[in-house]
Amino acid sequence: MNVVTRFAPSPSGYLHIGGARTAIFNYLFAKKHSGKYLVRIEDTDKKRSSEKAIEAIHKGLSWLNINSEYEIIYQSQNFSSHIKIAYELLEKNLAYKCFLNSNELQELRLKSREKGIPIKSPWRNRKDQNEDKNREFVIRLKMPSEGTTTIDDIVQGTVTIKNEILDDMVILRSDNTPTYMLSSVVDDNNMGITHIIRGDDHFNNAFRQIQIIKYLNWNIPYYAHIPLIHGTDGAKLSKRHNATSLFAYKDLGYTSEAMFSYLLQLGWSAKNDEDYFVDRATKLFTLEKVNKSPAKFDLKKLNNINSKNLNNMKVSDVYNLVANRFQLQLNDDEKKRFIALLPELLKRVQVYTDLEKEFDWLFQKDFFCKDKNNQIELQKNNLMLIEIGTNLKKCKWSIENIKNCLNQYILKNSLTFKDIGPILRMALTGKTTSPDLVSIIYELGCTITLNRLNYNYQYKIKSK
RNA sequence: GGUCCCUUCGUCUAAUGGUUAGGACUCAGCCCUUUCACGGCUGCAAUAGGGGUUCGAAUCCCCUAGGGAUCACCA
Repeated sequence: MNVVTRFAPSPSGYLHIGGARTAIFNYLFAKKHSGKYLVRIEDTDKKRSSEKAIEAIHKGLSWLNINSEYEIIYQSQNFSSHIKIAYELLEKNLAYKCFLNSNELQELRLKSREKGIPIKSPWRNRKDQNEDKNREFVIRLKMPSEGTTTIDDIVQGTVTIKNEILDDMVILRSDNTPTYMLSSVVDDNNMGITHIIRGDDHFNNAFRQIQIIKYLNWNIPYYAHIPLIHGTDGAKLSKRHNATSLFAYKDLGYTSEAMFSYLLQLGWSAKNDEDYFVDRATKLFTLEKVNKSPAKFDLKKLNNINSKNLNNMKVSDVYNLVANRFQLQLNDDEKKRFIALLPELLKRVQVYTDLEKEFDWLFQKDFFCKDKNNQIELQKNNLMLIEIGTNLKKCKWSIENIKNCLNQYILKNSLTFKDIGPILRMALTGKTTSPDLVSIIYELGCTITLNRLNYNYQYKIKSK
């Protein structure tokens, strides 16, 4: 079987992480079966669609590296074929015109809800459909009212409902535009979609949409309704939860690989041994291993995956990421220094944007410690720093020599590294924590190191 | 409220009738150590509850409880 899947977002906001995950599942399933993965923008509701949102979807998919290699389909461009189908159903008496106005409808809706039954328009069985030429109408599908409908969902299993709960849904609006319920089915058929992989919030829709397919004698696709992502409160992820836009995470400093891996394992796992990045996931992916129950979004786990990913990436790639994000304008020397220390710095952050805290001491030419208390401490130890500086000046610049130089100073003065470490660190980085001092001294270079160690001199210049 | 779905450590999950119910994240402790991290080791912690079926149930069935989704001329 030639598998064809589609990711069909509506461009009414930004790319949601739930949507992103749906896209990932569609992508992986198609790839696994050497099939086609298509993207269709569901812009049937013009009022709620925007160019900006469409752009955001494309950018999001690009970022995750799960773009479709085929042409993007815009649902609104297929309106005429959807409308044609609506009228075809009307002609076959499988749909009907409903002239209910909004007040009547509202009343009907309340009544139906009270009784716990679906909306039944009185127009369903009226014969005078064409008499009110000037009144607005919608076209409703004539749902079967008896029997049952069964869907063998790949993820959710076999589910059967009674047809009597199906409502006569609107397929064509009064302004002659098709609704999602119609468009989606028609497009899926035209596109030859074999597997519909979408959020579980569509499961109820499947029972309604499948009626159109049956009426038209089209092929019934396989369905896979994947569980939703929940917030920590256990409810479907929505605007009231913190960051739900994919790009919010990009901005926070998460890598696309980490997002991909995390989103994927929220509901899917093959062997439960390690994180899945795209190559491995493509080989192992099966819909049968998708869990039925919703998963809560857990930032701590994401942090962990991101951190691992950051440390496994090529250093130059991380550098590019950071340089890009912070618009770093570094000369060759500074770039070399940054790249050399990057692996160590990365062990200390979970998102690469946190590296920003290292920029000041790493690159500032005239860096000196600004913290008042620490300044006093540095001034007190000025002589020690200068002496260490003098010793360093004499040594041939290598990791080994710098290490020996410091050790000799310690030995000579009957000290331990703990006696000089904190002071040195403060003078060189302005911080109480940092990577290994020897490598910092080595990477800063002799000139910069001596400048920073000569604290009083620096301080005087800055205080002027 | 109707309909449908779900329920294994706090979180993500493994275990398709037989395991001391496993792993990962988080957390705690220890080791390593010039600080902070990394890393290594150890620990805390779960089958929602109740009935069946069975020699044997997290796993199959029923009930209860809890949670979720959906009920638009949105998608």
